[in-house]
Amino acid sequence: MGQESSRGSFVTAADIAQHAGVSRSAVSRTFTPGASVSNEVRERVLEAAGQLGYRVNRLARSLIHAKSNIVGLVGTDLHQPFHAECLSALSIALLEDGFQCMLLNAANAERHMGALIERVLEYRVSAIVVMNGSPPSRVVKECIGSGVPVILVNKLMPGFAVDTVVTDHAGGGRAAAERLLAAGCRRLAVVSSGARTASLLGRMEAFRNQAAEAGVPVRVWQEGPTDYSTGRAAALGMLDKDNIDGAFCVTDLMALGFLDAARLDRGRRVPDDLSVIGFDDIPQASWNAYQLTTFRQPVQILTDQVMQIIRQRAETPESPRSVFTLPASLVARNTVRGLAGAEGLT
Amino acid sequence: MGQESSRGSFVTAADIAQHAGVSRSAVSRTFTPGASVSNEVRERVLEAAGQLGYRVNRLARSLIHAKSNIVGLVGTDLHQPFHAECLSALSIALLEDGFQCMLLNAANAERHMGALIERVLEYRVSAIVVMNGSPPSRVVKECIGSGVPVILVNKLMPGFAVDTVVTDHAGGGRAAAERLLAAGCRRLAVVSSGARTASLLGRMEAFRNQAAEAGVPVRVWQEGPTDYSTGRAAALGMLDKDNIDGAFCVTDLMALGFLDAARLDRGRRVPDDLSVIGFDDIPQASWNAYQLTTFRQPVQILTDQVMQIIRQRAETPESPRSVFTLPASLVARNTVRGLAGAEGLT
DNA sequence: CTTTATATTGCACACGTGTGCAATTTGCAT
DNA sequence: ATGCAAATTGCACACGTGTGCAATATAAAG
Repeated sequence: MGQESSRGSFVTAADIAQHAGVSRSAVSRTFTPGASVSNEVRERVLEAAGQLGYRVNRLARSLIHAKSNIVGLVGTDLHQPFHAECLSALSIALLEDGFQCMLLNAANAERHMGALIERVLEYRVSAIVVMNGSPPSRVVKECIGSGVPVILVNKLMPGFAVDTVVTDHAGGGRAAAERLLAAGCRRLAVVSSGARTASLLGRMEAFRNQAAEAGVPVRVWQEGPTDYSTGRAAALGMLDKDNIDGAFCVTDLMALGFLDAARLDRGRRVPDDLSVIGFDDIPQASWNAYQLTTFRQPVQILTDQVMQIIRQRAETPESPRSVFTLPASLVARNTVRGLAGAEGLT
Repeated sequence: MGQESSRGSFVTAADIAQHAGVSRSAVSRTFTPGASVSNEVRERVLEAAGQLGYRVNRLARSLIHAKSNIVGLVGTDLHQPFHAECLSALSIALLEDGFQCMLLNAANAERHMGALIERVLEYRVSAIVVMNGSPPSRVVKECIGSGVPVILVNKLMPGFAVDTVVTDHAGGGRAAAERLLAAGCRRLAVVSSGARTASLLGRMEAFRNQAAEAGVPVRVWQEGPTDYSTGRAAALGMLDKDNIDGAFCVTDLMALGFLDAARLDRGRRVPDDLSVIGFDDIPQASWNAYQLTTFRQPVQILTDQVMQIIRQRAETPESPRSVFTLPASLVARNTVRGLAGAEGLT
């Protein structure tokens, strides 16, 4: 509406105070919810603000309150389906709650993540959410010491207290082994990448332990990027050599590559000759070409939990920090023998 | 390193000035590249800063310069593969250039996009990049009027000048028609969604015109979300009824859904019975289960172009704004008859 | 040693806003 | 009309930083 300043820089509160014939305080109070202004003054101020195109300068406002209501979102490989989904859900939730999101996409996970967090600290962010990857504990410690809450997702940081939300990777890994064994598989494999992250390792180790408990050996693949290509490489490298009949891929992306190579390059029929289970439940897992049986990470619940922590920390900064564990639920589709159509259990 | 304030809030420049026995200006100059400080003073300041855990307050600094070197990234459906890729590439490039990214994920494209841009304007952002969707022109006009550069990606805004970077959708659409016709297809279809965005319409209309020029009719599907499910629905709805032998899906996501339904539900052999072409070249298009022939949007070039515009606007704010058109190159895979292995042409 | 040019430093003001405090106006009951 | 409480308003200071200007210290040249 209205004329807009149209040239050059921004309009300040003093400008519209003069234009409306009131004090600058009146302008400030008009845009401060709960402040005391008469209706007439508010009217005049809003009128002038509309005409001149006034916008509160959040930088100045934040300077006073020593908080910017900006939240830093840190992560790596944000283009990958699962991470993109987390990012999308979190950013929407934050924006709806009145926060702004600063996106910190670490090109090289380990090397840059610390530096990026230090940079965003200079904006006096209200909180920092680490969506994946592992920032140096020194930096996390500095954040908390400076009064900036840090929330880690899918990354445990033993040794000192920090708010954490994790999926039950170990539970998923165990359940995956149980399912494959129940389906009659006796030559198992677990497929992971070269990344030694806690979540991938947690899934893998739990799977191996559960299988070992049943006396079934497990072939291990653990190299390459956390990616479709690694699933393919694993299938091409292990399937014939070890005559695998059941595989747990610790990531859906790898599971889909594994499936493609198994079917198209190695001629396996799934689930008749080979059962495959993934993890994450990315959208592609439900595509008709795959119909992958997998474990769902509850992105929405995870997001809600993060938001709740952020809100609570805003009120009670010093309340004790804790770890929330969320269950991974089985999504039974068509890549495990005898499981099609079964309802998802924990 | 060092002691860190460890409790409560942030350390200010005055604190470390006192602690180092110098004036506050000296502190400021130490952290301002190119300012005049003696080595001895700089040393003392850095020492104190390290011990106390000092970080420049960018909010205060930005307040003076009337620029925050924050860039707003606006978009919708950021979880979808193509958009996620753009977002990832852009954010990495911006961070490397010393900018910070504010992410504006519009849950409901049309309704929220304007409001989000207005919100981020309050942070005195250095630029706004609209990665997809169409913000109200009123808001774009206000940004430019306030001296905030706006860069539109894949969205033309006729009527007034704004920096724009678009893929040559029409060129891609025409080339798609040519390829399908050259492959001998004579019962064509074009698959799009209910979203009436310029990019999707541009691809579709160019395809139809080119086919019409050759005297070949085109069935049109144009409803549902811009998604895998729409591709499926289109295949299920048109394939048998119209006996389609060549389809151009204006988005890879839809092409993959179309392929799955055609092969798995309708028993078509691709490319023998049916040829399919997509658009975007998302990672999934190259997966072995699909090997989709498609047109690549040059995300990296697009990103570079956006960065160049941002840098140039920072120096010459008033230079004339213009539209950059980037070619979409054919990626020939295995879903068009007789095209497998051919080199990509423009 | 003197003169002059240069590098360094501190003071004080500016950036745009929020807010306590005192002064003023308004509303209401007496 | 008068008295009193409540609401409104403006002044002035604060937030943490950058920077022009003048004063001072240092180096270079004679």
